Amino acid sequence: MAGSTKTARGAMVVLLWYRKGLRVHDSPALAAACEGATAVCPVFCLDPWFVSSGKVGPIRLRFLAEALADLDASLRARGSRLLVLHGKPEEELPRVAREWGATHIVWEKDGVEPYGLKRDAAVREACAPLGVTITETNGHTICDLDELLKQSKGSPVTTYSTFRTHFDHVVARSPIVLTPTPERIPAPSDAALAEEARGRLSVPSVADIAPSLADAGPSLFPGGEGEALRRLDAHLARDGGAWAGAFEKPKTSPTEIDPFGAGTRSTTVLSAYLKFGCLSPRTFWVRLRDATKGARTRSAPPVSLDGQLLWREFYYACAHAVGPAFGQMEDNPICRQIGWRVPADDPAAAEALAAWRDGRTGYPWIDACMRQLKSEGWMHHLARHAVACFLTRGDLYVRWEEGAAVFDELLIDADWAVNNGNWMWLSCSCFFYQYFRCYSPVAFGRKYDPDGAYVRKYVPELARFPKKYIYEPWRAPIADQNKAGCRVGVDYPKPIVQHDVASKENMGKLAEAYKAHKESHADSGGEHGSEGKGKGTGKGKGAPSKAARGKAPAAPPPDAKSRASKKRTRHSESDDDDDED
DNA sequence: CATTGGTTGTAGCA
DNA sequence: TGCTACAACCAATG
Ligand SMILES: Cc1cc2nc3c(=O)[nH]c(=O)nc-3n(C[C@H](O)[C@H](O)[C@H](O)COP(=O)(O)OP(=O)(O)OC[C@H]3O[C@@H](n4cnc5c(N)ncnc54)[C@H](O)[C@@H]3O)c2cc1C
Repeated sequence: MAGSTKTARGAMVVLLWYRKGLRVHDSPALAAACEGATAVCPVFCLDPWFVSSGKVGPIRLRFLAEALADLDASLRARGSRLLVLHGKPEEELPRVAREWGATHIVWEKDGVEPYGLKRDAAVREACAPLGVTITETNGHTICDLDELLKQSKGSPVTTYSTFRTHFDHVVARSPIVLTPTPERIPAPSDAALAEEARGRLSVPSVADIAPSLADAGPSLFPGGEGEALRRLDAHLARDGGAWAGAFEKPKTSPTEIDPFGAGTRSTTVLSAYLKFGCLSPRTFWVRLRDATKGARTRSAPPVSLDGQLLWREFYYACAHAVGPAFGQMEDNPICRQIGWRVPADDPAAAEALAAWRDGRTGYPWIDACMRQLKSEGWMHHLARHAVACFLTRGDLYVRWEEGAAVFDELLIDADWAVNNGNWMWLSCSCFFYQYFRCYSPVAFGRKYDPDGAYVRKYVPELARFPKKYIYEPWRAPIADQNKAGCRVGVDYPKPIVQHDVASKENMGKLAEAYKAHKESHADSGGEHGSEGKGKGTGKGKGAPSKAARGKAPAAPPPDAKSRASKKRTRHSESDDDDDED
């Protein structure tokens, strides 16, 4: 804040606008706000756009309420407090800036997702006449995303290894340093305190913003940085750091009954804390590094725990480079154009989507995952793989944006860049293209949990099925169904799709779509592009396959919407939202 | 060009 | 529990 403008009286009243970054540890925004300030007014704005629109499910809203209460406590311990505004940011921010005499506004960058991008532009515009100085800081990601964007010359990076070299360059340039937590924070201005005294700025309770959960009992993972840091440290202390050091993501299990318990084979479940910024990714990074220094066996990215943080960074950087189209297939330069079924135009697809969402596909493993999502807001990464594959390329062939929208509502950790990126991955739309590797809605869960304890927990009507049929109850003889007290087709649905048939058919469609992509891509005016089909086989071992090339598998209506296939990508000049910083 | 590597597949068989 | 065939992807690298 050095060299900032001052008011006539020389007072420096700073509005510290919290959006994500709900913490006081390692907070560049908080540090920037405090520097030289005579008053700091920490605000959070409850925007009806996400509070009461139905876009955000109750579990995530509850987490937010808990996180705000915790942040308020952290601020109070340092002589401050959280002031909560109710209304549209582009109305509330300029209002309080004016009424409270703010000379500066500070916030942490949150300009990747379309909501944040538009919101911040609107607030800037609304505040422009006030002449306040607006400062943006990094904080939500390890690197400043604009630095990563520079490193890639404005292009999206779609491979992890390339991303890693860029990341290493940026970190070499600006090392990962933690920002100290201020011991005291200047109190809010008198005008702000006066408004607070009128009872207008109180921190919302769970009952206020997630009324359906008001009496739901304790949360599985309560929001807030206190909880975040406790959980982080507990994970890092497991086996003296050996657990964290040897972490290998693909070897963790999606079927743990208590993924938050001691000795779990699950993952850290820190995602919601990172999403809201209750936990700084840099703090995670640094403490992880320290905790695993002496570890006997150390895994490495992409499977290691620091590798997981890099995946997050990877998707953020890519989404930042692509812009708002990252959340959709159309006009998205990195996304394969595929003729998915669209529920709005296709009643059968709409019904399939609804069954998937409600956890009544007739596949117990899929339904258990979806019911865990609905009831708890979190699923293991591999469970997300299973249900995302099932909805899109594996079985239902519904477009991935529909699944992403459901996740965006129901996940406690829903995070625009990460969510859409992973949906593109699973649907083979970008990043990952081996569509012939397909998850089985029967075999995959069984591999981890042969007894079906996870299914029995989340799909209780199946609880009494014998182990043999727990993943495919429709195959149980009627006598077994009666004995289990659950008749398939009556008490639990029959499968809505036949996996072996559908998955093969879908692979054919993916192959078609890829072919169309390649042709439209090898254009260069040559019209009949390359066509060098030759023995495109090659691949591992050099074992030449037989002449399986016979005929293309089923050729249903070739993907209708091949229209948009724009290629250019840049995005550098148009909207870069960094200012004085 | 050809080759290599890519977080996390499955079924069938030893 | 470990191996291979399956069918045949892509981006990066040289
Ligand atoms: C279809 C699909 C949608 C997803 N949507 C989201 C989402 O909305 N929000 C979200 O945070 N994660 C999402 N993920 C990624 C991943 O599943 C979760 O981050 C992870 O399961 C959270 O559990 P954890 O904190 O125990 O992870 P850990 O394995 O303990 O990893 C630690 C942290 O690394 C980050 N991370 C881990 N895996 C990934 C990944 N694949 N991509 C990006 N970051 C990762 C997360 O911040 C996570 O908290 C999605 C994955 C899929 C397949």
